[in-house]
Amino acid sequence: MNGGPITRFAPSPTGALHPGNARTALFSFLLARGGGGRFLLRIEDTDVARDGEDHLAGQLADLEWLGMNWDAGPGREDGRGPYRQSGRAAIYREQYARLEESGLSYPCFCSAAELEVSRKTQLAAGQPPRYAGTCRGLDATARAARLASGRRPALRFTVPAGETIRFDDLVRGPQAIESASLGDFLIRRADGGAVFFFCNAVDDALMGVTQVLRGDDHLSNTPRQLLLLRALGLEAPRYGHLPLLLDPNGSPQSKRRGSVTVAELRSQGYLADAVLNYLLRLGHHGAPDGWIGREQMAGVFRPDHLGRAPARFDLAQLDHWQREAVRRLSAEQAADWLASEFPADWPRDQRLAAVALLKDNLRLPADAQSWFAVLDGELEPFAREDLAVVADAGAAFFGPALEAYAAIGPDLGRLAEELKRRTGRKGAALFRPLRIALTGRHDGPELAALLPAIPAPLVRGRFEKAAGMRMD
RNA sequence: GCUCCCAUCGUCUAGAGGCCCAGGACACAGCCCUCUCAAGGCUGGUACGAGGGUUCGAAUCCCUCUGGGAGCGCCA
Repeated sequence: MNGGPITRFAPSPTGALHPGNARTALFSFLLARGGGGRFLLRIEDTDVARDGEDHLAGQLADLEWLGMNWDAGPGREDGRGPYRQSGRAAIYREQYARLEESGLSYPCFCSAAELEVSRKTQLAAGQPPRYAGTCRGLDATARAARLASGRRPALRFTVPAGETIRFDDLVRGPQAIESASLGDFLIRRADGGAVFFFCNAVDDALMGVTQVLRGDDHLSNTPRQLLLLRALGLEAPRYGHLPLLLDPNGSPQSKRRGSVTVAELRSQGYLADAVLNYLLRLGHHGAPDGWIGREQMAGVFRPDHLGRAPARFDLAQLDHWQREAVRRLSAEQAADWLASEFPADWPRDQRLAAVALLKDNLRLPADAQSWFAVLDGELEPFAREDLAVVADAGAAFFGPALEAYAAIGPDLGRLAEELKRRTGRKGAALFRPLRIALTGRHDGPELAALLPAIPAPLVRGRFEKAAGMRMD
């Protein structure tokens, strides 16, 4: 295993996958693929209270849907796993032991309440709320005494004093943080559970990850992990911190505010390739204009073309890629895409025919409903201006239309010719009333293709009805 | 509260001192094409958050402010 970058996506299954997470995953995935490396998936399920198997399953499904196939991860073990942190307790124990032996960590007996008081006091004094170091100086007897009183200690990392921690962020550039601004941070809970700072950093190192792309919110935590890894003698990956993805109104994405999830987009019928084309351009530039196929994405992605400013998730832009994606669907693919929308009794060939006809006029599967009704059902009520067009043409137009249709059939060219001859109408004046009477709307596929697709009795019925229409 | 990050059209962005009275894409408007919508072609409007510097010259460098965000958790 040499050469290419090893990247990972490390979600915690505490909720649904949001576009922001998906983008982070995508960039990591493309970074690995583009460099001939490996993409890992690690599940950070250390929060017993909030984690859920259903969330996990949902996120995995979303990732697979987007085509981000992980080289190693849950269900694809490779010897460096397990890839769920809940299964790595023994590994963490070993690392904790090393840290404790080296004297770079110490047991902390402070209770949540005590810490809270300390935090508030510091805040009130205009100080940043950092761990005060209460338990740092405890000697062996003091520790023994507390242990004897039944207190379960957590483990804290000893942050060295007076040091400047430097690292070169893949997207932010050189960073320098004073260790004095860091408090001794927790690395193991009192119940023995591993804490994010610890297991996240340790796992990246142990799994051989070379580049970590993650959210901006981890930027100021990075020095801690660097310190920790150094103390452990493990090699740190390079970090790149992506700006957050915002809701359309500019606020951070959150479940509370009802931010859209990947699962929602999928269930609405957005196509994975559309989402991918959009995500690739959010906070990342240099991709050529126009559609980019999945296979080309890795070649287009450039980590040095990552932006630093937060981007908003804009459905209008997604919709553009969605239309493009739908257009690129074959009839078979489009039929699958619309599978749940078709009238149940339509046979496959009818579905394919309908789809070929309508595809380019659809954005989401739900849009198909009214068109299926046009082909095989009741028209929706006409909009006022549409009704006016039909009423204006009236019986003088639809009477001949009925006769011509009976004589000629669904050949629009000949039908139009005949109608032009008999009514004197031509161009829009001829086609518009026809279209509206037939479909109940003024947009849609070519009439010449539409007409043969509508059963004759329906055509006759619609012409008859149109002949009697009046503005009310 | 303290520390850190960010700031160009409505949106995504290009721009690393003169090539920018700021370019592209999406969206929007108009025109062309056309039976309609879409697609396609053409045209148009709209942006460097504010104020100070530095410089012959600043969207680009510095400072302040404003706005937004993050971190400081026995959450991740």
